[in-house]
Amino acid sequence: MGGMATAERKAQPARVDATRNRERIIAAAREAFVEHGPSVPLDAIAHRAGVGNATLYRHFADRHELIHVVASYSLARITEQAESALAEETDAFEALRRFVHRAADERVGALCSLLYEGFDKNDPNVVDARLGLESAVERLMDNARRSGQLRPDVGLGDLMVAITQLTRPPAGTGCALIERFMHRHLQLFLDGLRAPARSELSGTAVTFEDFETS
Amino acid sequence: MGGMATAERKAQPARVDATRNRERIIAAAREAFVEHGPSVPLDAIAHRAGVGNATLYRHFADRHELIHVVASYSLARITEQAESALAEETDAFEALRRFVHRAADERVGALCSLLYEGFDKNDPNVVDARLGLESAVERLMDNARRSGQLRPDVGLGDLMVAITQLTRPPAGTGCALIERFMHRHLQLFLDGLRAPARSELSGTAVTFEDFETS
DNA sequence: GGAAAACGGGGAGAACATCTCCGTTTCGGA
DNA sequence: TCCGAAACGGAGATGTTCTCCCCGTTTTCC
Repeated sequence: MGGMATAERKAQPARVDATRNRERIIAAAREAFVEHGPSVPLDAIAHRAGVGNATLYRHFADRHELIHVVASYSLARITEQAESALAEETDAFEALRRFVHRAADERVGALCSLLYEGFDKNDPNVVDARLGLESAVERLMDNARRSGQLRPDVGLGDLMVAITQLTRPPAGTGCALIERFMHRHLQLFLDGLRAPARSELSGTAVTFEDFETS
Repeated sequence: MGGMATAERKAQPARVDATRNRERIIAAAREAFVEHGPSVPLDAIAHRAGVGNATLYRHFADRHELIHVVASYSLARITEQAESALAEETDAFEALRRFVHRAADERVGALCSLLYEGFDKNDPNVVDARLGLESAVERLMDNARRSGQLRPDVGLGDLMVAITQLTRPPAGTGCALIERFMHRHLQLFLDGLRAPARSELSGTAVTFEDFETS
């Protein structure tokens, strides 16, 4: 559906105010989802974007579609972050560290809650994007592991879940507070990831599939 | 209000099925809040407790009161955990470690979301309980810091927020998954807390007030 | 064995979110 | 500058969900 909408949009060069409003709505939706979760009233999103609710419905058929677009955007941007960290950093652990903090800035944690609410995990585009992210982060971790800087008993899932958890807006508050703590806590967590391990971990390394197949 | 209810309850020795149902409702509410957040339908809680919704309303005037009771219970239990760790463990960092994992088992993270939804922070009982917890955890951290096992650049709030974040049910899933990761992640975080510090942290140590006064 | 208390299910009432209608405004080309 | 087409915004109909109460039935305890 996203593809179709884009195609239509290109066929008819669309008015500038229409495309601007579309962007505004997506941005507002991202913020609103981050702050109030995936079931924030669509009217609130429209209001935050400074448009009428009818405009929102004109651009997106329903909440489902809006979530899909917002989530896809974010997924793509985080993957970019992982790949640029891979390409540009020379030190393996520094690359990992950079990715973690950048991903946090994208508010992965908050947006992850979109995944459950009618988000089509089997959409080919989404699957591709997810595999791309998986592979990039796996490479980041492999590099760090091989260079002896990352403890060997942690997996991809350990890192991803921890990032999402630590970057979520705390409890019922807005997102203002977490900004102050997020990077401190991620840094502490990263320090715990460094080799040599300072303790033994319970359970086994968590892979991506572990929480995809839930 | 909680005090009054208890007083009434003692004045009239109450039937055993009534008190049993009350306990059941509290337990069910705790689980439901953990899994679905503070606005889970009260009917769902009643159903989970195996009672009719009328029974729930007979015991608790409204959602507000139920939340209050559940939160107070949990706060008290976590404080107990902190104090028993202080009293029983000889190694300072081990005491801290034990407290962190026990607090996680109490599902602090999930229940923290109750705090915002009409929870009376100024109720004298609550204030006392909170101060008790604060003081106990502060002592745990002081001991560990003095023994040279805890890095000096972290504060009470850093620890408390990280615990709540890492022990929350991830995104929109039930609570089943997190059980597997929680303790691993807490352990990794604790490893990051150990002295000597492996990196420099941004910002300043977070105190309790920092996020109480939001 | 009986009165008092507690229980459960069903349903009225209110609140909220979604999505549409239609008169008005804005854009972009001639 | 002017006009047609497209987009806009607000208000409201519709449907759903949660809250809370009523009342007939069951359970407890003296």
